[in-house]
Amino acid sequence: MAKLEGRYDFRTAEPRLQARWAEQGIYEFDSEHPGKPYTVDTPPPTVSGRIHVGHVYSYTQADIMIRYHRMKGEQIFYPFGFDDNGLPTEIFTETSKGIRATEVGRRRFIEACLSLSEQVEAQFERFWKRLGLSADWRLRYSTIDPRSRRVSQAAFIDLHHKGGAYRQESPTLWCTTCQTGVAQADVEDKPGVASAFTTIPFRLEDGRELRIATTRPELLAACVAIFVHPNDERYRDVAGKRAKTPLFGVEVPVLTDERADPEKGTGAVMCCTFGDVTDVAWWRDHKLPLRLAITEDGRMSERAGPYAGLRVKQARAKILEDLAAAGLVRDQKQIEHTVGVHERGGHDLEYLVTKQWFIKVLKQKERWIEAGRRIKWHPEHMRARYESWIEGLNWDWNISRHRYFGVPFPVWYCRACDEAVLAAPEQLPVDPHDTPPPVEKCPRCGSADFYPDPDVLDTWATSSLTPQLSGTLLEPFGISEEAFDRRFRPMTLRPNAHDIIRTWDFYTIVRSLYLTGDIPWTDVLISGHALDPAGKKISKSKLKAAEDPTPMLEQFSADAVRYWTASVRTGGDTSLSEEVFRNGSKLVTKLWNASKLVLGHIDGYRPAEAPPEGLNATDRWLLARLHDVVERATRSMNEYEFAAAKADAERFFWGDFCDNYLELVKARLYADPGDSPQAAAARDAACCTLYHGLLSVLKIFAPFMPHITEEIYVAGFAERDGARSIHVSRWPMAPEAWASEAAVLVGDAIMAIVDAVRRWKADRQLSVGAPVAAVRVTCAQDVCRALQGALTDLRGVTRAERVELVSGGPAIDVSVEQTEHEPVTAGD
RNA sequence: GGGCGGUUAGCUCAGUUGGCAGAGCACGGCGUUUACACCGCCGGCGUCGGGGGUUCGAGCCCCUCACCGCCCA
Repeated sequence: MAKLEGRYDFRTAEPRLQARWAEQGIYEFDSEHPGKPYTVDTPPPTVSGRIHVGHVYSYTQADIMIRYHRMKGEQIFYPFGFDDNGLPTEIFTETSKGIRATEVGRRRFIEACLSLSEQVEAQFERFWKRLGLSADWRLRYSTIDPRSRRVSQAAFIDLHHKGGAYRQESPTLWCTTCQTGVAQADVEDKPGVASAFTTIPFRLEDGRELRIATTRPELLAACVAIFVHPNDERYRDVAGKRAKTPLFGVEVPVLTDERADPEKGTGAVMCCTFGDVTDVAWWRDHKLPLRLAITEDGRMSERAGPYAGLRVKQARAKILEDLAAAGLVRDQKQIEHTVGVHERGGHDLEYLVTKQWFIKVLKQKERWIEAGRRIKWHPEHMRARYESWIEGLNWDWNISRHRYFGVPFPVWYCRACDEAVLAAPEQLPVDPHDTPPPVEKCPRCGSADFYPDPDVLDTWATSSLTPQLSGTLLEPFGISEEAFDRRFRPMTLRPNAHDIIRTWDFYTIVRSLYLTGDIPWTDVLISGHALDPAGKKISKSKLKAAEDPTPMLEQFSADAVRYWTASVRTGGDTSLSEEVFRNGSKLVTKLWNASKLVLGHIDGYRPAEAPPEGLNATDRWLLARLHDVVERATRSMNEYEFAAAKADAERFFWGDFCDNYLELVKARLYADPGDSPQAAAARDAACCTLYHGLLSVLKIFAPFMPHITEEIYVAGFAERDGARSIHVSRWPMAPEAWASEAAVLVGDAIMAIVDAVRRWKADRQLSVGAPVAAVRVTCAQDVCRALQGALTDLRGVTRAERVELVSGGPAIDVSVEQTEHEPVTAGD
């Protein structure tokens, strides 16, 4: 067994160990593995940018849990994907290559997206390995690869057959900048938007004025009605009458509806097609006409008359001018309100009527919520996010994106009757632009004139299928999709950060229920956000290190950075802290140094079936504490409370094991076993305790700090423990025989003695190594008896010539007698 | 407006089922040739956000208020 020499240099050790893991296939899925399956639905990071500390935080937390389960002997399936399809990648490609999709053309643009994704993915993979993620890199997918396109299109067709998808011309959230429809989940609140809240008069038939207040006067051209609350006394007599819009002079009805808020503005509100969700609801419920005043590119339509062609904001300014000039502004207030914008880039959204594919989600809200309740959320309270999102849904899921780089809809339409023809299974994956439909003639009208669906699927429509994409990855290893479904569904773990509960988690659950009728996984691990040192969002931070985490790894080591990720309770946000990185580095060093000492002494120790006879009070105390720590850490890890497990292990290791046990046991270790059989037996007992103590603690730390623990394990334990890597060794067991409250009580007495002597020396400004003549201990009789066996340890740690034990009361009392002779100084 | 999380030592955070307030960092003092100065030992440091209640006993349970963050409307 090799001993540890010199210092630990993570800069050379970490890459070396990572290469070793790869060579030995330590993390590879083993189809023969007899353990219970633990399957991971790994988040495929979007390649639309860089890796930042938020990724490090979230992915490491998941990796910690996966490593734990691997050590529990479970069969780990840990693939890795990249989400490269869709709008995010398009925007990334446009900005980083300086091209516009609309200018270079569909085909060239797709090629540019693909090549850029490939580069970024290679870079990402290197980073994840550098961080020490224990994924099986043979199991890699991208959401745009042919397999994913096939899975995504097949799932769409399946959904269509089951009636879960429909195509309809209806009001849709529309991003006028990206020029595509979006889903409710793609909308983000933008607070504090300054607006003018203007009161303008409509003219009633009898000549009276009916005033309404609006922030969007440009929508006057789209006005189809005015609403007042049915109980609003002020407007009792105008309900049912008709009013003319100012400037446009169009007659609209005055209607009543509970949703008109008497408190807001004048209490009368104009309904336009469309200014907001309420307009859409009113339009539907009251069967109002459609007057669209805004076009797909965010300009005013012909209907807006003199304002046609102007951008929405220009039109707003112009119309306000014209109203003022015509004396039609009755009141105006500057207000700040919250506006829904497109999450990507914060662009303005409008409501347009276009033909889109939708996935039905509104009618089955209870079903989604009930499924969420069958899943274990870690932490539990994150389920509330999921449920409140579902409760607030107003739209079915729009999955049509009027863009280029994505999975095409496997659909053609009949030009004559608009019938949709879906691709045949053997055609998949298919691009309907390149391939004709599977039928010669339209099944409805017999026409032979088809055109392909021009849109691509929402990115989420594919990434919500990651459990299915995962299911195809083992085909090269002899496990078919069907076999995967049989053996590994539902999957075990979905890890992700809390910001995508409403998208990724929700959508995946919906798709899984449609496809399989069951939940996609049994456990969800939600991580918080990494914030900059000031507690701000990384995206809003100016800190460079926050954007690029590589320098952190170079400065502090991957283990130290991983240590940081386990410093906050599960699900909590945390700020970037050099202090915590430093603590991680220190722990790495401490593990190395303590192991150097221990391995230097336990070379000849062979782990035995039965515990050795000669354990003394100190050993039994350490083992009893170890038992408790292993048990607590195991319980915490089972509950996904990894930070608690790490903190317990750390306290035990640094305090009990290093500061106290190692100091107590040195006298026995350095004693010559040849002196006496007793000395030899006492030394063996110490070695046995050290072996189990250090090995167990290393194993608990292994998921957190995989490099340093592996380095020590391989050098000192692999052979005796019987595994080639600590990461495939067995999680520590704590034999019940080690548990002992009595041993802990005796240990407390030992600590009280050690503390008393240390304090005595500190008070006299003496070194801890200063010799003393005698330490006299009075304590309860049974403790006294137990301490007899630990006299060597006590003499060693206190440097006392003799330690006297006296039976007395239950309270422990320690007195120290100074040496009679002055310490011999050099030169005397 | 509704919901969730947080508010504990100067800072970052732990505090299991209610039982004399914890850790690390920072601070003060001391210590060093045999694991470790990325160290060891000793020490000071807190009306546990405010108020009320339940209890022999509340950081923990209940009510209420305040502030911070997030989610949703």
